[in-house]
Amino acid sequence: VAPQTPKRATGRPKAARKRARRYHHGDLRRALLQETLRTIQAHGVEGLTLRGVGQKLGVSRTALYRHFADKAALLGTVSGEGFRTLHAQLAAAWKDNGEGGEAFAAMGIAYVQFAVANPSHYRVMFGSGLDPDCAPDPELQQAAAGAFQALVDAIVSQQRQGSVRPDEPLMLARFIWSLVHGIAMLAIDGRLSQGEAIETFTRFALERSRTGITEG
Amino acid sequence: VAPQTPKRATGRPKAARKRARRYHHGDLRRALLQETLRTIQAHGVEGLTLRGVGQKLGVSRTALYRHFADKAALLGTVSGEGFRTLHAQLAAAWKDNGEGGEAFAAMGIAYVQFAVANPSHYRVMFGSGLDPDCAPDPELQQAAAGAFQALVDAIVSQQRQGSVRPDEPLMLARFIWSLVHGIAMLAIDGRLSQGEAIETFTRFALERSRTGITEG
DNA sequence: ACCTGAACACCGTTCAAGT
DNA sequence: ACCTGAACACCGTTCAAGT
Repeated sequence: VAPQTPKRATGRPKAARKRARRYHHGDLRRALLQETLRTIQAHGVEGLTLRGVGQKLGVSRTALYRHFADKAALLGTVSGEGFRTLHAQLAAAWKDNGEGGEAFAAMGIAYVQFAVANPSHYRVMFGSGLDPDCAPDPELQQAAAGAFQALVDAIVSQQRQGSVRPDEPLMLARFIWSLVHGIAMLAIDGRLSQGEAIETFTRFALERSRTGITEG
Repeated sequence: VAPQTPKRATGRPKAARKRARRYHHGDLRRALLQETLRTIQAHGVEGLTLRGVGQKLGVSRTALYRHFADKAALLGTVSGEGFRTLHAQLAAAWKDNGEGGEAFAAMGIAYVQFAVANPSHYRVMFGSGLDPDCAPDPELQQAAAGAFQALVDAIVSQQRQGSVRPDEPLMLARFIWSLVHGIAMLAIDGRLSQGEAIETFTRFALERSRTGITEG
């Protein structure tokens, strides 16, 4: 879909100066999602205001309710897009690095890098902002499951190569997921070392997850 | 300190019926912390309202500002208490299980159990509710550092016993911390298996962290 | 010292009404 | 269909005033 410029009555009398656009434009929904993400990246979830989003877009503060049920639904959609982006980056890291042990490490690095590069987005993706446990939102659930599946597939592939022990793939995937998720969260919260040291640590942690912390 | 009942003017005329207590009681600060924690446990951080806390305690909604600078300071104190409790439970798990490899696993289990038993409290302890990065609050920082130190000490101890490889203890501690924190977060968010299966998985993950996921 | 009550500047959401 | 404007029921926080 080509970007649709709003129809302008160019020959309009000056009396219409107050309101340049009436119905904003053709794709308010996408604009709302973009502005939401931009606001979150800049000021965090707690800095997100529906009124502010509307104002930035030159739209009434209730126009949003034509496209999303409420604030939670808006954030849920943003969250789903995050999981799809993450999924794509994980898949790329796996494919672009030979689909072996090195590629698996690259996936882990890519995971943490996504979180560090988009901390607020990542936080929205993982619960804390959403309601306790109501409205699981199937589409979001599916997007998250898709990203997780990339991890499972990579593990199964390595098991076939004989480089990973033949445990239940789901358990191994959860193990690695917990590790990178923990690193990502602590890194975002500033509880690990700063800046580029994060990648060094992530590499160390992934290496330890391969061979363990035991002596010998 | 014995629980102090508010002084009641028992022979008071009926005209005073409207306001039974004037200055509430002797330790409003502690009562505020308790009520805050109870509210959080019951309804999550987003369900916490300063007005509600005051009302539950039969106190004006601004009385709180005599004891805490603002909502963030209140949550920061609650957070610090959480880290001290967690620290105590980790230390107990280490001491009560022989201070060896088994005790180290018990620490990991205890960590995840604390989070699962007090999900809202644990969430408050880890960032998402607080401001982006302003006001580090030294007392909170110290409480968190204390809990982390228990982990470092246990690792150093095992290195002396020759059961853990002689890497930088700080790096190894961060590795384990990331793992249990990731498990805790995913478990709280309902993204891992439910209920008692959490402990089984945690045990599996800790075992993998010891010996690695590599085949052979 | 400690607490109150009114007031201020915000929120998300609803709903009748406009075009 | 899509958007608006006023209104509702909430927030956290400030501040002069009470005891």
